Amino acid sequence: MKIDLYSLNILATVVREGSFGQAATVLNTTQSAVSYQIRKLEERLGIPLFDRSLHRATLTSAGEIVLEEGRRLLESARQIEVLTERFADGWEPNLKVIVDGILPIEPILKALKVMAEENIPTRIQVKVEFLGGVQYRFVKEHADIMLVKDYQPDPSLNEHQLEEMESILVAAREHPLSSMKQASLDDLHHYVELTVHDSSEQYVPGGDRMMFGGERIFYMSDFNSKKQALLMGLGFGWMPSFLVEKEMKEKSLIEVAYRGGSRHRFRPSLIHRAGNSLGKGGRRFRELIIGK
Amino acid sequence: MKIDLYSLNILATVVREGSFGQAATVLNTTQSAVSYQIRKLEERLGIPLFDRSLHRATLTSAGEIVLEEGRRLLESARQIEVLTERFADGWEPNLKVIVDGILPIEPILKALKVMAEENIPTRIQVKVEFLGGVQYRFVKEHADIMLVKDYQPDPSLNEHQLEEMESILVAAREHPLSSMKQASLDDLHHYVELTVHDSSEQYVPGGDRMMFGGERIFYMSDFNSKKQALLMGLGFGWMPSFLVEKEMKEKSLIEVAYRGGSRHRFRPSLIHRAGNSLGKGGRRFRELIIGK
DNA sequence: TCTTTCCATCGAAATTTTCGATGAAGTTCC
DNA sequence: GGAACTTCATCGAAAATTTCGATGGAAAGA
Repeated sequence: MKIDLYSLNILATVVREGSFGQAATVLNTTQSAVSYQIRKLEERLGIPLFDRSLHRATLTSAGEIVLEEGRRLLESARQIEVLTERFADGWEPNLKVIVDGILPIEPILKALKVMAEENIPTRIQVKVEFLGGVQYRFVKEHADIMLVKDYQPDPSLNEHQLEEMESILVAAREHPLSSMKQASLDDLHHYVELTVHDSSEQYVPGGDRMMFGGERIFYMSDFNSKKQALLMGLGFGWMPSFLVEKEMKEKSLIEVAYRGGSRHRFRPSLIHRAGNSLGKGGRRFRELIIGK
Repeated sequence: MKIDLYSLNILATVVREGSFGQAATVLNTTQSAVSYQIRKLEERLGIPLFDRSLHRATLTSAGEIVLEEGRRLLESARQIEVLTERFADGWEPNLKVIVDGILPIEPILKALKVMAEENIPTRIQVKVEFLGGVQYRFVKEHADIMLVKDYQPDPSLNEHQLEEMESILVAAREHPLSSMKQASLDDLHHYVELTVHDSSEQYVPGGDRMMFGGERIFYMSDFNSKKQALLMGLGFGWMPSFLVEKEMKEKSLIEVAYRGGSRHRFRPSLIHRAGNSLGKGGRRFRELIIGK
């Protein structure tokens, strides 16, 4: 490595200040040290950077190029320093968040936007999962935070409940269940149930307590596809209320009059490991999500 | 400056080789020197880069970011080194060429293309000038090469003649001069003469030996504008033959039957300072222009 | 001409880095 | 379970690099 940032910085200072001596003053060193560093850089590169035949040393054209490129290099190096300063200051380099796809994504995007505006150095990774897949991934990938509807309580996890949400059991207007006054579990079993599938690799017994245990189940990849399938009359299923408000008002989706209850209120939670595991980035994200 | 390329390179080698010891072998040094450099880098940055609690040191997440950014930095530094190696090898950083606008630009563009393909590190600057302005700029801006129709001979300049060209005295078909069987100098003086103007700041007496000294002269900025003006019938003037071939064949421009001669053959030259003033870039350019 | 500024250079001093050895902790293999 | 091996930290001594402070020559300015 012929180039080093130290002498490049001296080169830049010499040119900025106009003379070796003035650069030495600015750099709190002596003129001979500056001279030594410049000479050494020239020797390593094998080309003169300054023309000494004049009274004041002036850059050669090669020197100009080296200076120009060197300044770029110094600027990049300073940016790395800024980054590491913030890491040293408690901003973690990475923050991994797993989100249950049943939750509205908008507040999360808003939080990310705020954090981007605040110039936060943390790289935030958000992954959307479903049902048991959320916690499964949280554990498997050592994520920092999960936003989840249901989870296996664990004393090593810190929980903060978010605002209450509601799921509604719906079907398309044309679907037979929509016209029933009263639907029994048996009635439900006659039709296809739509649900989303998670990506936990293991089988979790009783993983989704909202499912009815019928024989014909279609698994969709997310709630938007599930809504499309519901609208097509493919079957019935639970949907978060905020996703079907419009369709219910238009009566393209109808609440199923299930005896066991067609509404289900729940409070999603923001979970992270207890103790001081979150860095500044994680804490800021938490703060933005739980609303202070 | 907390960061230095030397320790960054060691960091990258440690990660690539998998251990401090192996990195030391590759870098031809000892394990303790590697350990020392990594520790010092960590101290300066104020954050640990490796997690030593495991058997083998593994990168922390901050370490990963520093490594990633550090690699980029090292890559840039190496590029500067490559550049300076080529400067040291005789490729000059800059090459300034002044070209007379009367010459066809195509061979020059071809030469530039070849040199770009050859990955030549020299930054080439081409400026187009006219008449006396070419040499004026060559001197004033310390250009390396000029391609010129006429110039003031000078023993310190090296000349190489290029292929002969021809200028033709033309006017538009509708122009009165076009229908004359024989035109005298007096006849010419009745009409507007079109010429291009150079940007030499001084008045050069008798600068353009091709002008007829009439009273009404229009100065255009280049030969394309001049051709436009000729086609519009604004006046008469000299044009390099390669620029008016098509128009003369179509008879939209007609050769003026001037008694003193309506054709003028000349050999443009490639000029540079005598001796060893040209670097490899300049010599390659010369070679490409004069055709070996 | 005298003074000042600019830069190179030199030996001595200071600082940084490497070396080589040692030791602790973890891993592998038998 | 224990011997052999690998990995990394650490230490004092040695080596290498860098800085210091002084000196001198060359050019510019007064």
